[in-house]
Amino acid sequence: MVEKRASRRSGAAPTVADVARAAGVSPMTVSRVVNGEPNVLDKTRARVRAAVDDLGYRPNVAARSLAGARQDRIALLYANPSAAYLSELLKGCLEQAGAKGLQLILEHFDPNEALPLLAARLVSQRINAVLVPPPLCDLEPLLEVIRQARLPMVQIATGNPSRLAHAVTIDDEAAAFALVRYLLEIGHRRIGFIEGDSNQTVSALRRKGYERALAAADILPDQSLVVEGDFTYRSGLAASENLLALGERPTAIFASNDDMAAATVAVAHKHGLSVPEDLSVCGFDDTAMATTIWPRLTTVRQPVAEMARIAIEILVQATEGGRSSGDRGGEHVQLAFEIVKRDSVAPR
Amino acid sequence: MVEKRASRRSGAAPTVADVARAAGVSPMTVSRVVNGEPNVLDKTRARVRAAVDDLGYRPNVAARSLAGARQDRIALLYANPSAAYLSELLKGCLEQAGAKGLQLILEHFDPNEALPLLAARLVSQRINAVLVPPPLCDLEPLLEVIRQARLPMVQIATGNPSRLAHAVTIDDEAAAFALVRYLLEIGHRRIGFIEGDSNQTVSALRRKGYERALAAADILPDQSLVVEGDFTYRSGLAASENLLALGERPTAIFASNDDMAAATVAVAHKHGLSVPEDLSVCGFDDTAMATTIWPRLTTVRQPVAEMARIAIEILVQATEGGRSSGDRGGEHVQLAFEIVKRDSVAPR
DNA sequence: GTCGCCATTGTGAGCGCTACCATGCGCGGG
DNA sequence: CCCGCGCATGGTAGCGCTCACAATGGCGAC
Repeated sequence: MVEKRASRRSGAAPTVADVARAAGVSPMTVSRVVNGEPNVLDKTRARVRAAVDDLGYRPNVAARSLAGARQDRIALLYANPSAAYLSELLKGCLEQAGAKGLQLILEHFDPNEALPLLAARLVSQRINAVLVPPPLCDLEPLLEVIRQARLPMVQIATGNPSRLAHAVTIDDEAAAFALVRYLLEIGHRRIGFIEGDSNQTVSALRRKGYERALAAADILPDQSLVVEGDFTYRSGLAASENLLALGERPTAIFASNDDMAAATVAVAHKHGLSVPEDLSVCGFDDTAMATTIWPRLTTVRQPVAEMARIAIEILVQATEGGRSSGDRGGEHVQLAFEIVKRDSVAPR
Repeated sequence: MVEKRASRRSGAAPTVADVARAAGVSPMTVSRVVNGEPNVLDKTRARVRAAVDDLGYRPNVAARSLAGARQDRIALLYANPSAAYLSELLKGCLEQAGAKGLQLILEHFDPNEALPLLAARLVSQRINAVLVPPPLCDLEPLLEVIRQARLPMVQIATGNPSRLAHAVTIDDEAAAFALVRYLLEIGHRRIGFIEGDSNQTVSALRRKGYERALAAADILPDQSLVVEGDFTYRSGLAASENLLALGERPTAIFASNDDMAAATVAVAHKHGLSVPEDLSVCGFDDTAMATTIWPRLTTVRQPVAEMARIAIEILVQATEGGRSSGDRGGEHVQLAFEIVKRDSVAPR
């Protein structure tokens, strides 16, 4: 009795076998075509493609990752649960992870925590690749520990790509340069700068961009226009107070991130200055803060979701190729930034 | 030649078979225990549990969903990508999803989009349960469409639990009541209120709590102290301008969310008032904004991550029990809120 | 002509898990 | 005393895909 009982397959969902039959080839060939492998005749490839389109075949992620044995569990290390970019980062990660059928694990790491503990957690959770956003991505010892656990990793938005890791960044210096050049173009000459946390490598880059833009416009650097901050709103408050207390006050202030820019707007208002009429303000990152407050901030958009997506892509490659071994790191992708012009900047 | 070539399995990752061997039972029994099915002796169950813990076994999501099991793909519907609570919501979801070995799909839904399209997307993605946070959770037609697709769902933080869905909330009215009572206790008598978006059901509840607290303190309601807002920072700007323009100005302002409270702080500063010395301000939700700005906001903490966790728990139960069928909805869990006292409120 | 080589395609097994039986066992009713 | 029932557990067969390897075929070199 070859009575084939209704198989467990739900209803529709064509499989490789269906496509193979339709195209008159073997399942393996279908697999090859779908995965874009070489060494398939163009004619065959076309036939399979046609069958795929015809049947509306979509590969089953679960089956694929089961068979491919690349059960990727990638960890997203974070220090500050309320970091502004986290939400978008997560969005990008989830999107890509969903598409690739891999699992995303959120892993909190307190910079004061002992490194070996982290390593142990990663191992016991069978993590096999790690995503390291700021500010963690600038902690060399952290990277080293992960490296020792032989896990490939990607630094996201670091200013100083390590040899131990891959990296996805924007060109922070060029972005700052472009933003300041824009301010110069619309007539500003005295431009204040609020620096970021000195522990994060991007801070120095953004400052360098600012300085280079001024130099390019033949404006002499004025140290009183550059004040320290640490990326927090509160530090932005103090910094902009200093800047606005200056005898000859700046007509524009460029803060190294959106939180500090928001603080600058608040301080300006407190001093009876309107933004942007009396003072132009701009930030960096284009986080939610930039569009939450009013006036909405002119800022540099960092494509965080896109960065996450690419980071995961890199990780997949790394685990695939080197089978958890010889991944040496070092791939570095630099994405395009964008100057987003909104309401907090006006021509001088 | 039974020469068994090195299997494709990577290195570690214990499987059901490993656990079964360790516990001296069959893989099937392990599966049963792991999935919490009945009809397993307590003694056996304990033995398996021990083996699981011992080996650090974690089910392989891919294999599970391949095997035709309840391939749990739960969708998180969101409207606004930069909503403040999204980040924490995601955190809670991911944590729980990771633990339960189910897949979280982020699904964007524009309230202007045609409902049938959404339904189609959910089906084609093989979603089998849905999480609906604000503001979507108050769109009855949306809930109806999901219901028709026979998908169980949970409304998160709605003010008006639907019969069609489960719900996880806090008691918004009681929270507002408690916060206002606190303001009254420390001497405030003229307390302004900025209402939330009238399309969201929590708005009315929060207002009711405010009014009830005043009534309980025998304070006559003053309509000029209640102004409309819509949960945006910008609306908070206008609303608090109104409030501070009043002849007899309030000594405290309670905004229905943190963004509007932040706007209120900004406006107060612009008017030369210090917070909290001249004006106390408080918000609602305890989003990142509350601790980003300075002074940090006194607010009502909504345990968003915890809510997400419980919501997923409910969904798992629903899909398990009713096997995508008779889940009638209606479970409603109400969590405790917390008044978080920070720096934006002072005694009168 | 024969060999060997590469490019192309096919074969069989198995990834880890669970659905669907089958089995064994104790027990109460006929 | 045996039947049948219900509970606890085991065995087997896939889920859809891709791996390693085998087979095929065309073509140039000797």
